[in-house]
Amino acid sequence: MYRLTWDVSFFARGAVEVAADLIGAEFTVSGVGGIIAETEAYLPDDAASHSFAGATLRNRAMFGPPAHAYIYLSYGLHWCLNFVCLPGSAVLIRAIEPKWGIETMQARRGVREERLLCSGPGRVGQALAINREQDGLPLYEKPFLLSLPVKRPPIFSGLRVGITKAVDHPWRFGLANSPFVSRKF
DNA sequence: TGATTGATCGTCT
DNA sequence: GACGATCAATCAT
Repeated sequence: MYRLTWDVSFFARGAVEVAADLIGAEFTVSGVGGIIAETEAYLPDDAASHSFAGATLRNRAMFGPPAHAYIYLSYGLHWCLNFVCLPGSAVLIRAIEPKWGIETMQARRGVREERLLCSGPGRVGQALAINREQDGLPLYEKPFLLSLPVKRPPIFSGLRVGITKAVDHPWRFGLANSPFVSRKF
């Protein structure tokens, strides 16, 4: 059902397509993780994207090679994980269905309920111990492990969450009827 | 069930 | 000096 080996060309595409194709993929950091249940796409000419105003020290990974991580600190306290696609575009990982290392995630999060472990970008960062040390690292090497689904699962799409600009694009994607998404579609 | 607010700090103006 | 691609607690309805 999953293919462990994939090509960098998977990410060398528009972030909207990649975001949709990542739903249902298996993703772990040092063996801790699960099934990607929710994503959002951010593009170069997208006012809501960190890349919109051009490359800076913080967002430089977004302009680097595809299939690498772009990680930033949100609101001074939440680490958020993106997968870089074409230059200036990336996919934000918003929710994961916990599957491996659940006890580790429970300890890191200080929460037992599985539905609350990875349902939201800040929660994903905390559960998977994401921080700036992984910023710019390739997704095809340790500590990351990504396996793509052979067949695309049923997907919902909707408007992106938590932004104030370019709010009208339906570039949020989620596993249909999954209880692990950050909010309903 | 929904709205509001405090926490917290790196980044860019 | 202002502002977030957020979360959790609290208060209101």
